[in-house]
Amino acid sequence: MKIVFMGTPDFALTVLKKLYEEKHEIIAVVTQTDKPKGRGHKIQFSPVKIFALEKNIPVLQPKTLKDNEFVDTLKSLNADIFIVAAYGKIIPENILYLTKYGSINVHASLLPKYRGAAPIHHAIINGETVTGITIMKMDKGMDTGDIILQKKCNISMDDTYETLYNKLSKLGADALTEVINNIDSIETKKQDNSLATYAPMITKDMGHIDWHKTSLEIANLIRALQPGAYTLYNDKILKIHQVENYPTYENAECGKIIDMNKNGFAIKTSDGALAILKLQKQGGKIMSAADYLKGHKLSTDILFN
RNA sequence: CGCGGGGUGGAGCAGUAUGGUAGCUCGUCGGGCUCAUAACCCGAAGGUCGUAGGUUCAAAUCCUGCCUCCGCAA
Repeated sequence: MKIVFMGTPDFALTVLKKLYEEKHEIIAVVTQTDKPKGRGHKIQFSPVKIFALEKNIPVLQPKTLKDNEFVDTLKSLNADIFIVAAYGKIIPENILYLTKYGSINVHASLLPKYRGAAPIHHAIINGETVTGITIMKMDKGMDTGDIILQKKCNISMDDTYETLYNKLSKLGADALTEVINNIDSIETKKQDNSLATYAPMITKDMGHIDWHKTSLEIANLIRALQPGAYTLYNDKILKIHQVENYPTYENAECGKIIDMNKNGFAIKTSDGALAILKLQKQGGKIMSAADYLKGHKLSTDILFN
């Protein structure tokens, strides 16, 4: 079967690799255009592009999918199916149905829950204990297509965005392989739109910790966004990488240090406190709270906000 | 040429505008106190101050290049 793969980041790469290893015929890869990225604004290729170049798979990087010329190119490839995984752009309807089998998407949630750009983040933020991946036939809506196969995955308290991302990308790759290998006998079922929830893109300010929330909510936010959750100390960003519940009956203002010793310190939340285990100041490396305290004087007067 | 912050004994930091004894907290080692200790007291070891040049009587500190770590933005 001739596959055109559309995807961009590591999540897509994991899926693509699996297809490649399973000896599927990948006739082309579509990935986002090269953009200046990272410090210094150097041009960086997407993980998918790097892999494709390595394996001599043709790479297409259209600026827009609405371009007729690009559509013609796609047609001329004569693919049997399009596989889409975290491509990063909405794919126009006229492209979705260009092939015999249409377009199939790998999405990192159990649809219809968490439709949208950041399903993994939001599942953790909301304290879900189970999530999964969905393989679906794409239609014009955002993650609204008919479901072909779903696989569940537990979220443990130790899971962070990164660990869950890795698990789900592997699970997604496996599920997709299963679907492709049985492509002629798949059955689909419609999504129940009344149960749909949305997982919008993560923005910077979502990582700003509100100490007036509960310890659990804050801990979930931290592991969901790691390393993006932060608090302000003297108006400077202090990233919080890892915390641990720190039961207390003390009554103090949320965001204040309620306990401190040479091993670390704990910050008051609405229903208890959180011991800070790993943190990072601007321009600095990640370090343990104990290390941080060796060079920084803290006192219970300090308010994090 | 996107913006910015760092690299100082093993760890985390100060010191750099006004060059001139290398400082703090912790760890390590030795000793003491103690029923005991991660507590306390006394003492010790350990640094070519990222690197290469330059200025100077004298550079962690001023100037220039390079390496390297990190935050923002995208």
